[in-house]
Amino acid sequence: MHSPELLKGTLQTIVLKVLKDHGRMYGYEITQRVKELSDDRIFLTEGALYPTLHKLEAEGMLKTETVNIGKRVRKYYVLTPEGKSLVKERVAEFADFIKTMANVLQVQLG
Amino acid sequence: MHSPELLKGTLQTIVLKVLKDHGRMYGYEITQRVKELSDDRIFLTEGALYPTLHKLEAEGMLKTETVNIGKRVRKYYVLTPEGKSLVKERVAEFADFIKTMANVLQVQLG
DNA sequence: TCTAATGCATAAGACTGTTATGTATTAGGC
DNA sequence: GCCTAATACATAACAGTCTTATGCATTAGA
Repeated sequence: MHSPELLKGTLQTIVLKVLKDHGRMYGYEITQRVKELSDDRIFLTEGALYPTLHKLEAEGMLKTETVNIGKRVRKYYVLTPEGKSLVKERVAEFADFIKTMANVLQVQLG
Repeated sequence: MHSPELLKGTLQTIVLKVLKDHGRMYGYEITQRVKELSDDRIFLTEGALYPTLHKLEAEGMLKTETVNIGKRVRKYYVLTPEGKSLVKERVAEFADFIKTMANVLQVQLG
């Protein structure tokens, strides 16, 4: 893993985009998907993930659906229309950010 | 400007790389250069910049040279050999980070 | 003459995320 | 059958990094 500080500020963006690309997901599933997509470089911790999901839900960006799997509970999250707008914003913002950084650091992208 | 949180963890990298590319610089000059290079998107605040410079100096990554300009003082910073190694590390780390993020977010680079 | 820009510096506070902890179910190795 | 790891949620104490606020002082320009 790279320095975990770099991840700061990207958590919402990651969660929102993964939800957009994979549809209905539950918390644990998100951590696993991100682990996979990042080739074991990004590990979302529960202490960061759950509060983020709750916050996005409270803001109306996500809605939930609780499902019982045997005796275990799963909370599925889905993007609301507002959430879908937010994803676009956040991803565009991140794309702009890396372009800016590439200029400042004089590095090649791709 | 993009969300300032994205900048978290990149300050040292930016400072080190700009110093590498432009040689001897003083604090205020660094803020101006970064402002330019980022096309007015990144503004390093003094409250973050000076402590960072002091820390890097304390760690032996930078050395300083104080110069009097009239009655005003300027502190020039230059990379030490250790500092030069650190730049490479940090820049490589950042490059890796954005590649990973591009995978996770499924966005094109460049 | 007054304001903005130059130039340094530190401290209080905010914001994110990590680490630690808690609870509980289920799958798999031995 | 038993124990551990994985699954699944959640919250609280703490740490790190940066922003905002403040302070001091010089110089350029309207």
